[in-house]
Amino acid sequence: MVIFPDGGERYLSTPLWVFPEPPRREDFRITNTLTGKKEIFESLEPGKVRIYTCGPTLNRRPHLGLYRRMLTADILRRWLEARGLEVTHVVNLTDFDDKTLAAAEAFGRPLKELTEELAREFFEDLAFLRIRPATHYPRVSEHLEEMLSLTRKLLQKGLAYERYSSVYFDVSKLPDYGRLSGVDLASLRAGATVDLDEYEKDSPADFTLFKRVTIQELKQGYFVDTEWGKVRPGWHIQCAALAMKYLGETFDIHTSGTDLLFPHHENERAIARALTGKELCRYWLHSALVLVEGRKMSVSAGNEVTLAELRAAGYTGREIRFFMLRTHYRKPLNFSWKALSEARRALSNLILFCGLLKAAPEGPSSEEAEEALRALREGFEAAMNDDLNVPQVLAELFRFSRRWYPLVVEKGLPPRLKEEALSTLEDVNRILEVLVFPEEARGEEILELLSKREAARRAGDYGTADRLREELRRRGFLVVDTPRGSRVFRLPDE
RNA sequence: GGCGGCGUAGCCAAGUGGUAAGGCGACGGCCUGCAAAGCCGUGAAUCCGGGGUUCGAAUCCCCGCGCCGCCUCCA
Repeated sequence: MVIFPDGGERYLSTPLWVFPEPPRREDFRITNTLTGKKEIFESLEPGKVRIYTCGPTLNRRPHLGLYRRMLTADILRRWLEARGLEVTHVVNLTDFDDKTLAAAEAFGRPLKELTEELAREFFEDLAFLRIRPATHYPRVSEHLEEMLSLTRKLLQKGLAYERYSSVYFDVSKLPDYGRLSGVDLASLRAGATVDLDEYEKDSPADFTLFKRVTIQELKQGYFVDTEWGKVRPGWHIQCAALAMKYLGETFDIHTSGTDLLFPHHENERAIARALTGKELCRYWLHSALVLVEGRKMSVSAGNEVTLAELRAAGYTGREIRFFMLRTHYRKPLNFSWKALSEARRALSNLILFCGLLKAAPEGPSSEEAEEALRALREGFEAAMNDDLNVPQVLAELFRFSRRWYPLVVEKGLPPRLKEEALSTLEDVNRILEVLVFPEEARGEEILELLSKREAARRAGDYGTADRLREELRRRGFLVVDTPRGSRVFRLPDE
């Protein structure tokens, strides 16, 4: 007999036979934009996952906004891999569109030369942020045939039409157009941002698959010769074609930013649905924007912050990664120098803890320590499984370091336990990639400086002691005075 | 005007029905020769506001307010 505090009425307010499956800790759940719900992730093919991410347009060096998107995909991918799945990840490079052409024109450089330079810089930035390279980085300019072939199919099916040498997608043929972005075509303000008189589309909602080139572009030879005329692919067909070519008609996860949801993703999906009748992917994952003082970081707002700037200010890739990871991917991330420097501070405390742990003395076992480690392991897994809740993982790390601090600087711990803790932290770091485990200095020269400092301290010559500490610092070594004596750690290089 | 998102301490931020994690900073104390790191203590009568549902709401519903994004060949 069970007595409910409220007499049990609340249990009757819902149908008795419907028991929603409680989320299991081992299930990986992500928020799917298509359904608007947090769903349990299941891959289409056992043991394998196929992911597509909208990459950069190679007209200028990207700012933090793009890299946040890439970082979210990186975390997703690392977590899937940690769960034992084999990931194929495709990121497109837009090297042939209005923006890239405009940039080439503005700099007076050949298109290919400019875009390849920017691609190299993009890869450098990714490496700097420790973002794993994708499996494929297909370039738009190298897949024009695929885009043409999809467009021809759409024309054959009567889902696209030609007007004055441009080809448009006919949105009216697709009953559930707007489902992904929640946009209702009837209520859109057609012409709010575009002068309709310039275009020959049947409906303002229709979008370009291939557009006829301008005289300028014609002269420079930037076009494809087709049965419709000299044309260039539109934005949406590019991603749709690349995704389907490398990942198949339906793949697992499409990741990108919320700013691209409409019309871009809606249109990508529309193209795929029109061609195959199937969904382009099972899950759509959207990361929120990067803001600066409450505004979207963008070139047009003139408030963009590039990695090059942060680098010049002395920030490392890990620090920037950590800064961005402090905000859940679905929440807007407000950039500020103050927040960035606070992040740096918090991270360096965590890293120092890692060094102290590594150098921790041997000591007795402790149930309390075992418990704290277990809590870290379980908390980490539960948080990651809950829609990639990285900020929660960071909280677990801080909690753990606080609980273990007395052990690593004073009481000591059994070698086995230390190994387990290091291995757990490495597991966490395989996803976050923000920690380092500073080595205790071994070099003779360094140890000599340390013992000189010790001697000076014993002699009461604090001026010399402090100078030596500063000297070590300049050489990249940090002196930490613990209850068990002074230790010197080599700080991470970058 | 439409659609979507966000609003939690000085700042950053987790928490989506069970009585407000964590980080940075500040202040007081401990430790230290001094720092750094760490430890102890001090912080949200309360989660933008107002109603409602509930035994119970930051969490659900309704009405507002503020900010942000998107609104069709810009990415």
